[in-house]
Amino acid sequence: MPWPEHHKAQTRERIVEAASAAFREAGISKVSVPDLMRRAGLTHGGFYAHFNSKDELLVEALPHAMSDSTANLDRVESAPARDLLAVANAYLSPQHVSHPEMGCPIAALGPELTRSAPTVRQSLAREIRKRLDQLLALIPRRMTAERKRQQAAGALACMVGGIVLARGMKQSEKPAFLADCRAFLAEALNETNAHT
Amino acid sequence: MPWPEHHKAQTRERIVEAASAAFREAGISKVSVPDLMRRAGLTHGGFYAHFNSKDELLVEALPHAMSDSTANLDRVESAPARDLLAVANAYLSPQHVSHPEMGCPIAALGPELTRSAPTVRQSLAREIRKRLDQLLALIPRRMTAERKRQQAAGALACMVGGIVLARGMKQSEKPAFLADCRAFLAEALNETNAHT
DNA sequence: GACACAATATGATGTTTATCATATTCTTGG
DNA sequence: CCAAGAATATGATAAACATCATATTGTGTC
Repeated sequence: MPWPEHHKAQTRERIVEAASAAFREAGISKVSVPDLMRRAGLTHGGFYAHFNSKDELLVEALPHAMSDSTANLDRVESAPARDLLAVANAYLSPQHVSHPEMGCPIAALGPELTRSAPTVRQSLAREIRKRLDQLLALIPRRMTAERKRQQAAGALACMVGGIVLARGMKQSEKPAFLADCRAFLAEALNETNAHT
Repeated sequence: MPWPEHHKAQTRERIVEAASAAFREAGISKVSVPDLMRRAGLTHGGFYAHFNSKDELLVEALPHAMSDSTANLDRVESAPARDLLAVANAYLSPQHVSHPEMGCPIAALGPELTRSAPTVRQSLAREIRKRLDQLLALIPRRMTAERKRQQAAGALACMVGGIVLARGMKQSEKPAFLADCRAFLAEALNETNAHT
């Protein structure tokens, strides 16, 4: 083996990292393989020594983006994920809106991923399920399983939709809208709410 | 005028209609001008007699898609928009998930529109504001303006995010997730909730 | 320090794209 | 039914794209 042990694996990782950010920033179809390789400090031809296709890269880049995103959101809260509302508040932040390249790939790429190859769609479905289960685990035990499911689903939907919408709004309207989404969730997730 | 009065305007409208559906179904970047014109029953070259660019078409196709979507959602409920919860329930339906080409363009194209030309982004911002105001108008007067804003924002976010997420999930998990989102909103929008 | 070969770079191919220039067709007023 | 001109179609162009074939470079081993 005339090369350092994990050299190729590291290069591959570098490509995945570049892709993970570039896709979230510019959209999958707007990032060409040459673009990508340039961002990773390489040239276009070498790509296919690492991946059989752009779709195969996507299947790896999506989970990477997802982990990156949750790591970055934890950093905003400076503590890893106390409760569901804390996670939602960090997610629905102006920083998240203005930095898609570090943020949630579902909010940045959801619809485009949905229309991608079957393997990519499967990866997306896995990641959504995982995120939903993560949120579920943050909800107090004393609630019924049904109610917990509803809160996790509703909160995640509100989070993703909130970012998608805020990114589409006039700059001046974004902060108030985000604050409204956070306030909505704060009340909806409040345990003192009346039950049925 | 050797041609029927509104012939050209009608053809233009046909292109906008084809675009409005095709974009929502396949994504903006995956629909080429030749594709588009074929779907409108024309050939590619004539496009630029109607629009100066694909972006200019987008600026028209987006409001068209938005009106089409709300019209279709009213049809699901068979009555035009009673209250916010009724609208949300129609929006968060399995039919909406499985028919993006007739559904909300924000859910189908939001992120891609956000990354489009400035004129397109402005059109998107306008449409979001309009939708938010429509929902706002459905909320009972007796609430404070602040609370109304929060409910409209939270509900719309939950609606858009709910569709984006459901479309990305495994087929078998979609209906339950949508039901959870609806139940979440039913409770969050319930006026009997405790205040603050 | 030369060899073997893995890791990357260069260069090429065929397709698809938006857009434009030119040709053709169709409709109505005469 | 003919002619004018608007409305569409045909054809062309240049750029960008994913992918592949081939050349080059860099590394540890002897």
